[in-house]
Order: sequence, then structure tokens, then C-alpha cells
Amino acid sequence: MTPADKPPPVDVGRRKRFDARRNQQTLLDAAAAVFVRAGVDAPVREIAAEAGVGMGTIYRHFPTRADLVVAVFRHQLDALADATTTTPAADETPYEALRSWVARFADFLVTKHGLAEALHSDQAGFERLHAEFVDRLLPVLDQLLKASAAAGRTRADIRAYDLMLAVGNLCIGAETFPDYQARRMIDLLLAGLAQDTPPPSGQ
Amino acid sequence: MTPADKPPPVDVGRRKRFDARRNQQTLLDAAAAVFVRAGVDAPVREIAAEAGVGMGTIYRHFPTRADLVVAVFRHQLDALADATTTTPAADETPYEALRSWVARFADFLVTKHGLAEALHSDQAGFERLHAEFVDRLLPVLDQLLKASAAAGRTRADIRAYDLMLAVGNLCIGAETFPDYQARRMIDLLLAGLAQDTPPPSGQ
DNA sequence: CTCATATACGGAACATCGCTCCGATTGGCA
DNA sequence: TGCCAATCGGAGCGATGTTCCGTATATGAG
Repeated sequence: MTPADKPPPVDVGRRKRFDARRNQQTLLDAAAAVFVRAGVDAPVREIAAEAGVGMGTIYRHFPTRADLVVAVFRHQLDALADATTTTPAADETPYEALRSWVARFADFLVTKHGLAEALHSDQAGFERLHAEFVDRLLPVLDQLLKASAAAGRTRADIRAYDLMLAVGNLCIGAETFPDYQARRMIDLLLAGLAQDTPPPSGQ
Repeated sequence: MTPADKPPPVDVGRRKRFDARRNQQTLLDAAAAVFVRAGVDAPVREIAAEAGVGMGTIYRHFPTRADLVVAVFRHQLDALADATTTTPAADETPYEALRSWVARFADFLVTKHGLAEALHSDQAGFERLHAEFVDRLLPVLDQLLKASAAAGRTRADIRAYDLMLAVGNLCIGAETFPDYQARRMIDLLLAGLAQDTPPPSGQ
């Protein structure tokens, strides 16, 4: 093995002690379980207890609470980010694609207790969570939005960033206040986004 | 004085010691000042320090943080609640009245640092804040909404409660994330609320 | 197999919250 | 003036996120 064979360009975590990698996975599983039953605001101590490790172990693997949250939901984030690639535009119009993606995004946020709230919290450390979501999902939504606008189906003067935060915001309180129908309000927002004008060039 | 002369039906606070009433006002002023410069999440201790009183004094007058917040903003809440009475429908259509009230509501939330966030927080004690807002403002919004729907200008299948929480939610992050244009998204929501159908009987 | 050491672990400790409690203080009345 | 209940002040409690450091252990060399 020449030294150039494996010059760690990014230390992905392969070069760690065995128990370290095992504990990292244990922590992810424990955190996922606790998040489901106690929300993403669950105390760090509770996650540590669930995983059967000490506080120090958590903070070595995930420097801040937000990092742990991001790590737990990363694969679901990936799924949302791959959406366009997976279903570019088979049998649905760009507008329908936009709608269904937003619906999946909303489902994701509503399902995870307190995720939507945390996303917009100004609590120290949670900007990371916000940034992660924006980085991963904004390009996808932007593409969907532009496609729909290009088809003349939706307004072209709405920025993906605003829409993404708005949808995220509308999900807040969906479970705290059972009477609040977040999805209905998201539909209302999307209705406002739609244009009466049929495709300008197509007709 | 017959015992029936002043049987405190509701002790409005007139029957208190002088220093007590003075401190209550001092606290309201101090809290208002601190809220402006540090947001509604400012530590209670900081408000106590600003007012130059001890912790006990705060909690005697306002049993919980949320009560203090409510008290500070009560007169602004009153102004929003009186809106319809003040301006029933002079020179504007019911839809315009609805739009301008929502705009004032949004301005109120955006201006106060963190108020929108606090409104939807599931933190213990903040349900009071939520309840106060709903109790005071829901009737007003409901009336505006029904009037606009009756004029055929807006959809009739949207509940005032949902709309109120939605508008409140859309205000979240307006100052935490400077790029986010909350008012634009509120306009989008209201656009979705509007109906294409012109006033069926009026025109 | 033994041992040395870098690595990872555990949990006590710290700072910061909201909120409670109780002894000290003081306003208001006879 | 003097009493007493109402009020005040701030130490204290429990919870939380995060840091620190002494201890335990995985792992590669001999």
C-alpha cells in the first residue's frame, strides 16, 4: 500500500476504534427511539440513558444536540433531496410534482415531534439544523418551483427559500394544537401560488 | 360601608398596597424595555434586575412568565380586538378589511422579538399565551372572514382558527432569518383564500 | 501472550433557566 | 406610636445543555 493509496481526504469515520463506531450507531438508534416517544426536544441525558452511555460519549460523537438531530434524520433528508431525481416528471405535471413534494416535506416535518419547531428556533446550535435543511432541500424545491413556473402553472416571483420556510412554519403546532389543520393551510398557500394563466407558450 | 359595597367581584388590583401597585407598573415598563432589546425570551432575572426588584416580586404579580408577556402586550391585543368595532366597514370591502387586519396582526407579531415563536411553543406555561391570543382575536378574525366569504370574495370553507394560527406561524423567523419575507408568504396565503368568483349578488 | 499508549468512556461539575419558599421589611391603620 | 398583615428580596431547587478530566480499554508492537 503506497502512502497515496489511502490518504484520508475526508475522515469518514472508518479510522476509529471499534467500540467508538458501535457506540455511534447505538446512539443514533437510541436517539431515534427517544425522538419518537419524547420529541426532538428530549433531554440529552435521556438519550444517553436509552443508549446506556455517558454524557461525554454523546458529545464526542455529536458536538451539539443539533448535530445529533441532523444525523438521525439525514437519510430521510436524503430521500427528500433525491425526490426529483427519483421522479423527475413521469406522468405528472410540474405543478403536481411540486405539490406532491411539498406534501411529503410537510408529512416529514409533522411526523417528527417538534422538528418543525426546532428548525426555526433561535436556540443556540439550531442554526446548524436550519442550515442543513436549507442546503439539502432548497435546490430541489427551487428546481420544482422553476419547472412549474416555466409551465406557466404557478407564479414566477416567489422564491424557493421563502416557500420552504413558509411550508415549514405552517407545520408548527400541528400536533401541539390538534385542532390546527396544517395541511389545509399548506394547500391554501399552494393555491395562492397557482396561476389562473394556462401555459403561456403552449397555447 | 356595607359588606356589599365592595365585595370584590373581580379584584382588578385597586385593593392593593401602594408599593405593590407601583411595583406592578415598574415591572410592566421594565419588561417592555427588556422585551424590546432582548426578545420575549429574556430571562426573568434580567427583567427583575431592570426593574430593580427581586424574583419574588415578579412572581407575585405575574405567576408565570407567560402572564407577564400577556400583560405587557394586552393593550396592543385590545387594539387588534377592537379593530372591527372601530372600523366596521366604512369605505373598504370586507375582503380589504380582512387583509388589512391580517397585515396589522402580522406587523404586531413580527415587531415583537420572538413573540410569534413563543405563541406556538409547547414550553410549559405558554399555552396561556396562546389561549389569550385565541380568546381575544379569534372572534374578530372569524367575523372578518365570514363577512368576506358572505360577499363571495373568499372561500367559505376555511376556519378562522386555522387561518389565525397559519398567519402567526408564517411570522416565525421573520427576524431570525433576515432573508425570509414573512409578509410575502402571508400575501400568498391570502391569495389562496381569495375566490375567483366575484360577488355573486352584488355585481 | 504481554504490555504500553493512544483513544474512548463515564459522570461529576458548571452555567443558565423558570419557579418556589421563607425570613426580613414595610405600608396602612388605630 | 406601634402592631400586623401584605409585600419584598434573593437564596435555593430541579432541570437542561455542555465541558472537563480521571479511568477504562482497544489495539498494535515486541
